[in-house]
Amino acid sequence: MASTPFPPISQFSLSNHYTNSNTQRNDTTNPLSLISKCNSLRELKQIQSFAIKTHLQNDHTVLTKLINFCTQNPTTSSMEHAHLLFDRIPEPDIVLFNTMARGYSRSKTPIHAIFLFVEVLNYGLLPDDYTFPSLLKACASMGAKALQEGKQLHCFAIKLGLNYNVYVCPTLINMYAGCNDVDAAKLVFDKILDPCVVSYNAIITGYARSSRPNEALSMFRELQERHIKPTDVTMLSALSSCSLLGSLDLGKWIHEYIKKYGFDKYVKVNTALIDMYAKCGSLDYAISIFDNMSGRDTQAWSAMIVAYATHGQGHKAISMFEEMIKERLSPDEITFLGLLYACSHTGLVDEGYSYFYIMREKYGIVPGIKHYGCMVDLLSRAGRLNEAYRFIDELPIKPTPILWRTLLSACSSHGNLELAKQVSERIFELDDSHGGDYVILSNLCARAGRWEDVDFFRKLMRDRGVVKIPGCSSIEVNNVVHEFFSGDGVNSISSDLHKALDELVKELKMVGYKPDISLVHHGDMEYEKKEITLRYHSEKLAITFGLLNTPPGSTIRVVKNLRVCGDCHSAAKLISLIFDREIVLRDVQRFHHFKDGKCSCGDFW
DNA sequence: ATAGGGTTAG
Repeated sequence: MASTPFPPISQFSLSNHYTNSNTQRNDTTNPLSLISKCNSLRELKQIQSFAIKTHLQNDHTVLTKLINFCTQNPTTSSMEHAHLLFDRIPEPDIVLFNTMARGYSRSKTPIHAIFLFVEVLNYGLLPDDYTFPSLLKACASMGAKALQEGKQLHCFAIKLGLNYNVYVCPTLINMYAGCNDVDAAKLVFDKILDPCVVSYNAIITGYARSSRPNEALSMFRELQERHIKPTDVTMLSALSSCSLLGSLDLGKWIHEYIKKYGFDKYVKVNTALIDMYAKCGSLDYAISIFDNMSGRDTQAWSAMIVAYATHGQGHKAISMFEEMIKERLSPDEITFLGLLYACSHTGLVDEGYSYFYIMREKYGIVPGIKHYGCMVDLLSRAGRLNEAYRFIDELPIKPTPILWRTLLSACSSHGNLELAKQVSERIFELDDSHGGDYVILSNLCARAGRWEDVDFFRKLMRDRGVVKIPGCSSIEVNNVVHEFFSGDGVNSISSDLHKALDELVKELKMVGYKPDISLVHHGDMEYEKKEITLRYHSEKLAITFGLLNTPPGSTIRVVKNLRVCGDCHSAAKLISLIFDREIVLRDVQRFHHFKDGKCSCGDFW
């Protein structure tokens, strides 16, 4: 712990100062000078009681100073306190409103910033260029449900001629992006004549957060072409776009760029590099970044814990956590997310439970929806399906469809059709537009041979107008990304790639590969056709393309948009064995490293 | 006295 620059206020013995020098106030007896030395809310309250004794409790300057302090590092209790003080000011001006709004916009209850705005208008005060950034930021952090308010603020800013203000612009872009409308954000961006780097960062981040990495990177390119100097934040967004794409070559290129322009001195950039290398399939590079960086903070450790977890090394993730605690760093909610994720993907149910417990009891972190999600995953994967069902049902907060979906896919892998039906009802109450749910249900029915149920769910899906997301796998060869969709070529089997895949399947069959046709749910299809549908799954097409177009012995890296299918998983294991190739397959939730006929996930996924 | 852009379970 760093030694505090000043002794804590409690040691000042405030009352003595007051009684000894009530005629003249020197530095230590004036509450104003004490506030600047204040370290915590508790100390602040002591200063406040001191102010009461010196009859300064309603002094405008003292109150504003106190409010300023409370809003610097907003927590729930400090904002509550700020509001109490605020209510004591008879005629607050716009500056004070701005201070309060800024505090709320960074707190857990950003909606209060909007409520304040209503008060501003009731007071007949005019919002200024300092007002809008805080309010827009509040909207951005509330997501899609705040879009209406955000638009109203936008209109207001236009009316006052503040929409092109250099501070307002980026927050407008950020507001639209945060409220899930990145296209509106782009419209705002395009209207700016001379966008600064912060506006560029806002739009690049917006695209990255909307999972549109190509557009994010093209904005990054535009920024370079315009000779605008990027900042460390630009690098973070560019790296997160690479992570989304899973493009290791592009990631390496950006890493070089970062080194060239000296951005590698930022801890956060290094953390983003760890994340990028891990998500692009190179755990080794991620480790080397971590080992070589100085000033590792909680986020850097968390990124490394998540990296080990996604690559199937749960035990290593846990030992990283223990090491981090030894280094006296305090874990945050993301650290625990990584840790719980590690436990669920490694089947460590008891450890998962105990970390979930100490997270609250020892570190005072309130579990969020994502932590609950990890717990559901933990129980579900381990086959404790009914326990998982009860867990979701008894949550203190409203479960999202994603939570139920986690359980649904576990029902699928554990072949529990009855529970799956119950779970699907719970999902459909909340959201019935997700194609994957119907696919899981009809697959389960198909495996149980209940073809009439298969038809039922497929009809339900059609009636509700739900479309299935096609499986898509991509592979990068010589800086070009090749995409393959499931079923590509089922009706026009002619290309060299398909012929190669046909040959490959023959070879695989000789070493014991049996196509798992129960996964194909077309009950009316004859055997031959079923096998062909399965054969042209996107992952098999991409791996075959990799075998043909990369040097022997090199690693094949494939990225898939959905979870890997069981049949492709067993095929990939055999391919790694007979062609002596390492295959790194990233699916929507984790990595599979196929080597010597085995997978790093230990078939637990 | 007040203002902008950043990693996150399935």
